[in-house]
Amino acid sequence: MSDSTDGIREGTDPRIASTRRQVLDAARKLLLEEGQEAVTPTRLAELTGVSRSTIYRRWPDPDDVIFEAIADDTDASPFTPSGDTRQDLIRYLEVLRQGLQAFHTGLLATRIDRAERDPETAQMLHTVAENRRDLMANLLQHPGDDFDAAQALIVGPLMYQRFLAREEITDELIELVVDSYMHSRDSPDRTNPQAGASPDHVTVAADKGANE
Amino acid sequence: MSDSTDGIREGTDPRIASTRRQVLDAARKLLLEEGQEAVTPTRLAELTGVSRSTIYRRWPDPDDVIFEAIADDTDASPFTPSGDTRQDLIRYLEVLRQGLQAFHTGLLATRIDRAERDPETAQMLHTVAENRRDLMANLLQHPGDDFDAAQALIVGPLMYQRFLAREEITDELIELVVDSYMHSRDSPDRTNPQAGASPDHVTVAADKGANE
DNA sequence: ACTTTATGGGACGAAACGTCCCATAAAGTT
DNA sequence: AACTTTATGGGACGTTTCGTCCCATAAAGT
Repeated sequence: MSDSTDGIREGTDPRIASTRRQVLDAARKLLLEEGQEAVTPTRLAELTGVSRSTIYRRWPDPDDVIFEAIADDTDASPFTPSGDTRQDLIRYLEVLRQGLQAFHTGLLATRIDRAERDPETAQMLHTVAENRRDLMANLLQHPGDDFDAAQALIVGPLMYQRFLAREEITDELIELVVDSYMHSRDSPDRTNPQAGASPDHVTVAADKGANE
Repeated sequence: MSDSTDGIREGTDPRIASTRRQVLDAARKLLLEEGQEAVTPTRLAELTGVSRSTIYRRWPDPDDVIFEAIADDTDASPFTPSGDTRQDLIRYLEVLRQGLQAFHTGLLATRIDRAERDPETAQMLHTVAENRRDLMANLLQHPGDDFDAAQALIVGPLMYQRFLAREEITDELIELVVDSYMHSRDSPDRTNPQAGASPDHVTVAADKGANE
């Protein structure tokens, strides 16, 4: 689906970049505030001042505007591991939390939804996940680890909190996630710990707040 | 936004239920296959045979069709805990995996996306998360646990695998998730020397909000 | 100065939108 | 059974948006 700007000599004419930037910025704004169905050539033209003709010419399939709009943000933040893996992971998740609270997170939700029926978006999402995994693998430095699984264990809970529970990602949750992962990594015996032996060693008045 | 069927006597006239079922089924089909922007009165009329007039009359705001379509599926599967918490959790996640692989999971993605800008959808999602949490809390039976955090730790990784990494949820991942959680729960934080004076490593969130 | 080209503006038919009215058939009522 | 109520179906309508086309123009490259 068109490598950004098909058939147009990129980088030469400044008008091209200008138009592209204006339209994609407006598309992102619309995506965040009103959703995919609001991203239409007519509305983009109204918002940007770019004429409808130009938009149709540059993106013959209006869907491509959305794809390029959500494909653009590249959040590749490098990370230098210190000695303390635990602290590194905490820092990693703090940055992730920041990203999940940032404005463009709504775009991630759009991507998730879109990936369900658009293979290209699915591929994009997969690539993003791989990049993040490599970033984290650099921190872990455990050659034997399954980094994909580790990524699921570490990033998953924050995703859940942000998108499903829709509640704040607290410092406590981050530490809990990291410690939980470190524990399971340091003691790899997964043969039936047979819990329930001493259910009382952690107890603080816990209202489960449930009212049915 | 209209509690399902406003202003219409429910349950009396079978035509009402019939129309509603046909339209919402078609809406779900469209949502899964083509996305929200495809769910339009005209297309619903074409798919169902229900006339366009009827659809406009019953859902004056076409957006309500989508809301009701994604609000309908109630996956409340009861769960009876055995003695073995680990096995219970594994079973719980196996059922969840099945749900995440099922056809209607695309609807969950739609909900996540929609919740970003529709408060009612956000509330619905939040409620779903609470119901799942209570379901799981029933299995854990650890009075001191923060079930919200536990839910994030346990469900989050599967969500990540399904929606972000977009890879298969393996048996190994499920066991890894469960064991990771059980480890962190059964052993007080030993990798956390500087956190100090917090003997109960969970139960911090104190369940704000309770209900609304 | 000259050429190339990305854009702007307007026109066009087709399609979908949202609203309205009225006939009809299916349901409930006596 | 006749009668009443009402949810639906089938249009018509003006409006808006869609996607496509052509041509003039201004900005960029030569």
